[in-house]
Amino acid sequence: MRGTARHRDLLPFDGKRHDHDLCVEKALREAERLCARRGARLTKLRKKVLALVWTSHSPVGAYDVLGRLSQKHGRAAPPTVYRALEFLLEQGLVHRIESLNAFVGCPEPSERHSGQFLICRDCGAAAEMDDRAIDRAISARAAACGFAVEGKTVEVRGLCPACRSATAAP
Amino acid sequence: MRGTARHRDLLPFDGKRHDHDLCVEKALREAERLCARRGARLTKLRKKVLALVWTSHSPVGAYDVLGRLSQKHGRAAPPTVYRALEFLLEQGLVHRIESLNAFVGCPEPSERHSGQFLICRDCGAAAEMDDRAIDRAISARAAACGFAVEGKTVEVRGLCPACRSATAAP
DNA sequence: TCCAAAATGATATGATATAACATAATCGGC
DNA sequence: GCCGATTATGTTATATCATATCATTTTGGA
Repeated sequence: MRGTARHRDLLPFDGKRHDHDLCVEKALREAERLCARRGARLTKLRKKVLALVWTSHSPVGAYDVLGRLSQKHGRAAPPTVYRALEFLLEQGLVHRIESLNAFVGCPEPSERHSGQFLICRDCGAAAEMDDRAIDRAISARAAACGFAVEGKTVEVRGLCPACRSATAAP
Repeated sequence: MRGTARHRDLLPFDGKRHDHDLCVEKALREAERLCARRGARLTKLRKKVLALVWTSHSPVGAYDVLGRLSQKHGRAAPPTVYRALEFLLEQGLVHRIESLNAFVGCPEPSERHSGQFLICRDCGAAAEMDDRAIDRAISARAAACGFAVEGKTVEVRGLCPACRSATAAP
């Protein structure tokens, strides 16, 4: 097993050894496909913002996106970015990481979900889990409390496998 | 069952029918006890801030606390409140609600935990679940990913039982 | 072609949070 | 009690995150 990826979800935690251009391409292609199917308008601006969010697997702040956008696109103001992000959130193409006030691309946007994340405090990468057992446990408890669930936030902070190794054996 | 509280956790969702002064008293007493035992200094200021967070079961923003504090205490600046909140967080006396950038008192501070919340979008109340099944499901998945967990955020948005009833039958 | 709706631009401001340094309160050893 | 070290609080300034509002442009459909 050594040296091989044991988990699909851990791609963001591979220490940037994967070809990230493929991630970006796939995400943009999938976004086009979904928006076309839904009749949602993935404009040039929105696509640029999506690409910028996908710069890496680390959640990125709105103002970071803004800074990068201003280079490629000419000066832009905060609402420009927030509106694009709002659209992308509605379409499930990105998720918001509440504990970081930041945004990250969704690797599986075709099926709507709330997003569950492992977030490495060292490398900053966030990996989506979307674990059904976690989801069920939360839903079950909420139902038992008579609470009508509308959205779930699950964010786990810690150290990813790559950074654990790096830290343990310096 | 009608008209009776079926769940201890749902006290925040009882439509404010409970005697909230008792909640505040209990929280302050428990805070004193724990800090004394731990050798942590629950100063007057920190106690005031804790009491202000406990104003209700709705998470409260740091600047709301600041506003209220400035009345009782004389003018105060943001760092005053943030530092007090930081202390209270460290002692587990309050939790931070990431999705609201707000703080809420912990009803069971004696045992350290990360906090799992049901948050009503209508009345604003937040109830702590601290469900072991949820906790285990998250830990299990993280472990399977080789991820070393340091902290968990679980926040569920939706409608509490009281507000569901109110909304369903207006 | 023209209208209505949607998207973007632009300006201002609100809301949340922390850095940096000064002053004051507290605790332990004497 | 006094004093030095540590911890807590005060104060000013500023960084960071987010939205309200209104103007202009683009788009899609009658």
